[in-house]
Amino acid sequence: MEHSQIHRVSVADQVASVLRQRILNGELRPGTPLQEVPLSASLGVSRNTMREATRILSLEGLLKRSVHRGVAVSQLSLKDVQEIYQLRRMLEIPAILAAKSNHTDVLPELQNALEGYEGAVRRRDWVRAVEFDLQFHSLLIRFLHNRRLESFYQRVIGELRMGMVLVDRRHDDPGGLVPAHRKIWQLLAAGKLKQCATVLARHLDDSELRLSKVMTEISKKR
Amino acid sequence: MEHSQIHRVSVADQVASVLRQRILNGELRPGTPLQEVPLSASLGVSRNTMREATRILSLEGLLKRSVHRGVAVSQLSLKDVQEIYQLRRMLEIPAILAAKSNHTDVLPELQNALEGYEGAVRRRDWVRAVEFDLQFHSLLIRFLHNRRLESFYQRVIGELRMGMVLVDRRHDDPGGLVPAHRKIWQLLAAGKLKQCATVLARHLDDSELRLSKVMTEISKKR
DNA sequence: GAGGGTTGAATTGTTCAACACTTGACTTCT
DNA sequence: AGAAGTCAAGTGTTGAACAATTCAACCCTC
Repeated sequence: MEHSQIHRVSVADQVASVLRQRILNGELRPGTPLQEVPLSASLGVSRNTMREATRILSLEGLLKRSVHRGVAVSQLSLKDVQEIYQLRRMLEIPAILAAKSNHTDVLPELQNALEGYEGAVRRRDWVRAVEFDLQFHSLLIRFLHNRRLESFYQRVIGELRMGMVLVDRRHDDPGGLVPAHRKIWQLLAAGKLKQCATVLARHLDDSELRLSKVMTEISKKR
Repeated sequence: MEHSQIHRVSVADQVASVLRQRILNGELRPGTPLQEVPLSASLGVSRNTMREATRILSLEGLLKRSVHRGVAVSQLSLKDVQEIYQLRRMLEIPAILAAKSNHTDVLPELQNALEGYEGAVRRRDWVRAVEFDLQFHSLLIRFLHNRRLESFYQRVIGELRMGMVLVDRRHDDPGGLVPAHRKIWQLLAAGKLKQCATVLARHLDDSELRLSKVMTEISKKR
């Protein structure tokens, strides 16, 4: 009997997954307060289990706890976005440069994410598009072969995704970043790593600029 | 009344802090199983609160949960050490190089950590020595001005500290790394960043080598 | 005696109900 | 209005209960 095949997850973890999905889909928007009793009742779990779930998500950065004031979906500030893009530059560019020869396993997955991205943009399914976009970048980190880094990056990207899904509806052209991704993939497959890193750096700058522009617009409206 | 002065921490957070300290001190050694009922009773909290605390620490990587098998203090493998040192190189070296001119606030703290380190070594207080050693390196990360990175690094360093405290008693010369630290500080204060980065890189290689050597020796004995 | 199933105590996972404490809004008083 | 008091709603924490799972001891068969 396989050991890794068996699904043994606690209820609290499952609840956390459900909530995580809802947040990342934009179904639960930043700032939304989550009350323990109604929420746990609606999911059919006890209050204690719900508390464990919110504990998980708050440590992941998706929820924010204030003592005696409950939890709410985290809200990304412009400073957060700057911080996250600084991280992305620090991690993704070295990852590209480390892609020497051991990238045979990751390349197909990258292609898959790329095609999923293109397809989602064609269908105007922005939530999926963001998901594939960020999955593509997460895969880049795999070149560094560092589990801790991968899970950290995943968390950071999760925070970013929350913000991106939120603004993408009024985003001028959410598919405008597709060509950059394709270019990155091509250069990567061709082994032109330095050139690829340059394109990636420009792409990240572009992406950050777009996001912060939309975010400032939104914050002005309030 | 100041807003930031008031600590309002939940009991669960306090319990997590106590356990964290005990783990990092080496009082709770890797592999030690933690039973909910006796432990919660000894700290005078309920089982539910204790569960929240262990949830926190397991997400920090200090405890490992197995469903229906309880939690135990995490055990560092050689592969973990490699991974962590890869991270340290990836983060500390760029941090040094980013220390341009905005380092006036961090330098005194670095000096403080350095002197604490030297003092602890003189007193043969290895637990403290490890603490100051790693605090010195944590402070380097501050040059990058990225809160997320700082907290991530803190977590990683915590895992490493757990392993270091454990082996330091049979460590040939735990104070042997003091001169490297002093050199790093001097070069940093002098603004010779490139040279400093070189010394740091060598220091990290040295440190990793020492730790993995001791760890393999220990694992052979079992 | 080795291997394989069975039983049962111990431990964790989850629920439930209760109470203390905090918060924020509402009311009241001046 | 503004300050002080009041109160309901929500979170923090507890204790007890039950269900699910593990682990070891035991028994049986061959």
